[in-house]
Amino acid sequence: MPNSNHVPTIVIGRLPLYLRALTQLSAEGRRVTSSQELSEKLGFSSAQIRKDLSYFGEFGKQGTGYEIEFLEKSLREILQVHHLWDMALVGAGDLGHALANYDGFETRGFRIVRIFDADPQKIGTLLGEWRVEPIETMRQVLREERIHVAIIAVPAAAAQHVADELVEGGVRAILNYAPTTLSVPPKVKVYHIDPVAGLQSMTYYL
Amino acid sequence: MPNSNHVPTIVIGRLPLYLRALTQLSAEGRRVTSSQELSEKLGFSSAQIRKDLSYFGEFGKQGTGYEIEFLEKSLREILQVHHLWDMALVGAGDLGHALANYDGFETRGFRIVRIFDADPQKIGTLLGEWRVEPIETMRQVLREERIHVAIIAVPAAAAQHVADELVEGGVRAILNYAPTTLSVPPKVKVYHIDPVAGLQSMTYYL
DNA sequence: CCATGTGAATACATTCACAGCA
DNA sequence: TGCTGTGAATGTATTCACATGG
Repeated sequence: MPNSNHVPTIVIGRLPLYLRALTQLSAEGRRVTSSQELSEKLGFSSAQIRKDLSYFGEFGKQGTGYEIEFLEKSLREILQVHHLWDMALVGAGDLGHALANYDGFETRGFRIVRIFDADPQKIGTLLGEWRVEPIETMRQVLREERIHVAIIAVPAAAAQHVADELVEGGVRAILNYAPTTLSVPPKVKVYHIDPVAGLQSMTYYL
Repeated sequence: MPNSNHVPTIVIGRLPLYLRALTQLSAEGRRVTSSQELSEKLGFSSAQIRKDLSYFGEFGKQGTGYEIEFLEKSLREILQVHHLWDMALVGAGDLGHALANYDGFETRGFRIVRIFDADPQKIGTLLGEWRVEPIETMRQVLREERIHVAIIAVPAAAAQHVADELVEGGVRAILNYAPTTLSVPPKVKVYHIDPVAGLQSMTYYL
C-alpha cells in the first residue's frame, strides 16, 4: 500500500539508479528481476532496495520478483520523468557544447530547448540545433516558454548571477556544474556536480 | 588530538567542499573564518563542520575561529591533494574535449597527462596539448607512467571494458561519466557522475 | 518453496549543549 | 567574551529476520 509519509531524500536519490538499471535490463530483453539481482548490479543491499520501493507501493510478486517494464514505468511516474522536461542550458563553452551534443537526456526525461550565454562573441552562433541567445533575454524567455529546469555551465564567478536570473525566470531545478555553492530560495532545488570534489574524496583513500 | 578511528565516508565526501570554500575565502583575501561562516556558505550546520574537522585534529582557536591558510593546507594534506595526481583520460569525444580543456583540475590537485580512445579515426589527433593514443597501449602506459587516477568519458557500452583495462593498468581511482554501474575490485574506488540521475531526483519534487 | 514487504533491532549521522581556553 | 571541540542525546538509515502469499 502506498505510504504517504515523507520519503527520505536519500531514497529519492537512489530511485534514478534503480531506474537506470531497470532500463538496462529491459534493453537486454529481460522481463523479470529481483531485489537480489538489482542488489548485485547496483551495490546496495536487497533489503534496502525492497524498503526503498515500499515507500511508494507494492511493485513485486512474492516468490517471483519484479516485472521490469511495470517497475520501470512506475519509477518514471514517481520521478515525473514519464514526460519530457524542457531545459535551458546556460553557458556555451566546452562543457556547454558537450551537454548540447549529449544524447542521453531524451531517453531519460529531459531535453534542451534553449541555450544562453553572456559572451557577445557567442550570441547568434549555432550550437548543435540551437542558436545561442543573450543572457539578458533569458528571464523573459524562461517565463514565456515555461521552462522550469536549467543547467549552469558557466565559470564559478558568474554562477550566482545566473542562478538569480534563473530563479527570477521561474526555474525550480538547477543542475550546477560551476564549482561553487549557489544560494537560492528553499523552493528551488540545486544538484551540484563537482568532478574534482569526487576525485579528492577518492585520493583520500589512496 | 587526531582521532585515528575510522572516518565515515560521508565525512570524507564533505572535506572537498570545505576545501573549496576555504580556497574561495582565501582568494577574497580573508585570513580567518569560523564554523558559523562556513555553515552559511555551505549549508551544513556549524556543529557538523566542527565535528567533521575534529576527526583529523584541532585546527581552530577557541574564541577566534580557523586560520584559513592553515586549515586549507591541512585539508589538502588529508585529502592528499597537496601534490598533483597524474590522470589518464579515456574518451576523446565531446565530453573528453571539455575535460581536456577544463582549467579547474591543476589548482585542486590533478592534471591530465594522457588521453586514450578506441576510435582509429581519433588516434594521433591532437586534443589540447595531448595526442590521442590507442586504448590497446593504455594498460602498459598506465604501468610505465605510474598513473593511478583515471577518467572514463566513453559510451556506457564501452565503460566496463575500459574500467577492466584501467584496473589492469594499476589505476585505483576512477571518475566515471558513463551512465552505468562499474564492477571493480574492492581496492579500486569509483566516483560516479550522472547528471540525469541528479535531474531526476529534483523533478521528483516539482 | 521463493522472494516480497515490513516491523523490530541495530548501526550510523547529526545536533545539542556546554566545558574549556584564547 | 566568543568560538572551538566533544560527550551525550536525538534523529535517520540500514539491516535483520520472518510472516505472508503467489
